Amino acid sequence: MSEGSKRRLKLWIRLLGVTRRAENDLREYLRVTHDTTLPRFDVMAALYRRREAMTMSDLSRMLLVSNGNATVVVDRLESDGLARRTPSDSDRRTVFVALTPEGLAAFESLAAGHESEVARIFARLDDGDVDVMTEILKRAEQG
Amino acid sequence: MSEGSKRRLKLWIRLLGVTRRAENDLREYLRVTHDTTLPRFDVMAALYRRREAMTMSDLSRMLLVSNGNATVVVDRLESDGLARRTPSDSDRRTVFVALTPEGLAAFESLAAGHESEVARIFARLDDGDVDVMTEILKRAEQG
DNA sequence: CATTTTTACTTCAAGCTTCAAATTTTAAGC
DNA sequence: GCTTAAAATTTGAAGCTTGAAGTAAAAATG
Repeated sequence: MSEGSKRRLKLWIRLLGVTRRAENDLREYLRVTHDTTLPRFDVMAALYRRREAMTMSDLSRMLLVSNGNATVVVDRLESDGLARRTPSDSDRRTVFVALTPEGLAAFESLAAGHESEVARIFARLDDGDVDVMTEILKRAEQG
Repeated sequence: MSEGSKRRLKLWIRLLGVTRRAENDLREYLRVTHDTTLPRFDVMAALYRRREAMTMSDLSRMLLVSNGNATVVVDRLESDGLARRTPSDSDRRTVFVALTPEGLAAFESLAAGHESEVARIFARLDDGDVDVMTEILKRAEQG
């Protein structure tokens, strides 16, 4: 194996570690302070962003999870009154998902705390680090 | 919310995206080419690294997963003959886990492919990017 | 010592996640 | 039009994951 691949493997291991730690922190934060879960937060965040015209496929593509997964998380949010499904008029295969007013309010009350928790998690990076890393990640993403 | 926290949130979103994409790629790779899963690979990799004297607690701490999780993944590896548990002599609460010779061989046949898959995933980063990002992640990891 | 607290691990229930299969609908190629 | 292929979703089985509760053993406390 080449030198380069070893360095990339080390990068990957660190990347995974930092991400898992952050996810664990955020999971804990959401559980303790808002009695909710990370997957639910992620779905709500996606629905909040694209406020309308979000299909199930859009959702799972955006979150990088399977269709089946999106289905059950939305099922639960729906049964809690936080999300709502609406069939499309033009394509009867398609289902739109959106937050209900309750879901919207719930997400807004979560979002600020989530953001400051993220800030806390990455507090030991200075602003330069943050920008450099964001740029590198952008470069890694494009495919 | 401060400017800094918004930038850190953007960083986090990108970080999560890149990590998920990589995980999905690796999961697919392991499934298609070796008929195994990411959690099993992660456990085997941890056991391979610390070749001996690895307890269940060490394992879950190392992988940043819960104790209950480590238990079931090791259960399955054990029932497939790839891992083995050994009670400690000095502390009867403690259980050591290790790869069997079969597990060792299985991991070695996985590792090279995994490494080149990781290299492929991060191929669009040049060596400078890789080193800079590794350094920043080290800093983020905290002490 | 006896008691309490901490530590290591397992078990359990609930929720998450994937993949594959099934359903329904639309689009494309004859 | 008819047939086949492709797309959007849901369902179901199996595996993953967590947090909490349970068991047992070791360490700390008085």
